[in-house]
Amino acid sequence: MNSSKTKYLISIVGPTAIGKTTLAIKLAHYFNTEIISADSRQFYKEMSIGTAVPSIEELSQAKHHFIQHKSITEDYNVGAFERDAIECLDELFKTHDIVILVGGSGLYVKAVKDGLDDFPEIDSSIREKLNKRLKQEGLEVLQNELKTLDKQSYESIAIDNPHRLIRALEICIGTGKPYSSFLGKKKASRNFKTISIGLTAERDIIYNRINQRVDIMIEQGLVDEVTSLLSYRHLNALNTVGYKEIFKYLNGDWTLEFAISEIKKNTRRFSKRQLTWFRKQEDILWFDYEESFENISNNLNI
RNA sequence: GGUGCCUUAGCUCAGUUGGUAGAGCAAUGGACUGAAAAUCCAUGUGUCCCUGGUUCGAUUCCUGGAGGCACCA
Repeated sequence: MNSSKTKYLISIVGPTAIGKTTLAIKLAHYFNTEIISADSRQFYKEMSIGTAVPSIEELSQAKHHFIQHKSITEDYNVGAFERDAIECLDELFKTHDIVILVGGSGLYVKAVKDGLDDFPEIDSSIREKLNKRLKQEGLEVLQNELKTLDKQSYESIAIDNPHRLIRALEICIGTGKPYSSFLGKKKASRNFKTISIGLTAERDIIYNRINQRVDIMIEQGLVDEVTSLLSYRHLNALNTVGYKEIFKYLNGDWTLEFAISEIKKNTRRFSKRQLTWFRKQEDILWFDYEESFENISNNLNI
């Protein structure tokens, strides 16, 4: 009987430092449910201060999933996250009618909400080779290779973007089939409805909150955290705002003061990209970051 | 007080032999289906300090102010 009832995923998005975690916890309380995190950096257990992962107190107020469940040494990506998150959701919907999704990683939110196409697992050596060739032979050679292997993708993807180009090529090479042939196959059928809430504020306010948050991270010991991860600096998980700048400081390239101002700048730019991504999603109900919880919860129409 | 130099984009500064101006950084807009806190693309936003004068035309030359810096008193 419970299973026939409509299930709702309440998705909370918005720029970094806007207050998504706090709202998610209140909603989880209100609906007596649990939270799925869609934050591509809070997955990693070795990273805490620089990712502004929810505090122990916050975590104790509502059950969170996908917070620090992986190691930075593990390969993890949006495809794996989609599978894990949907599996988790299926489990949660057995006992809950509503689940909360919160996170600032647009692609990861999209993966849960709408689903991505299925791609076979590609051996990581193929990407490594392509990256080496990019360095040695240059972008144009790889662009021409894509033109041969998958003309359609060559014409549609951003071929100036090395990540996009190499992704398309690794699929072509790894599967023997064009990257474009995998796209648009799966219109993911979800057994739940998604209600999307966006939190936002004037740009000045967002930027001030970011600047303050970075100062707090430094006070909390970000430099020590990054120092302890120094030997892992080459890992993708650590190609992250707050970490890459402190690595520069630890390496003697930058003063601490400059590294901090770079973290602030890069976080501001990150928040701008988040806003660009979420702005084009038409189904988001936007609220000011100071909107009362009552007004938000009353507007959900559940 | 005197002398010299400076004042142009948010910042640091170019430049215009007189025809209303451009770099870097910052910023802004955008893209993005397994690297996504990643990666990539695009965009110059301006009382050229103020005031008079010369000139067809002044941000540019000249007068007088204002502010800043340096040196000398």
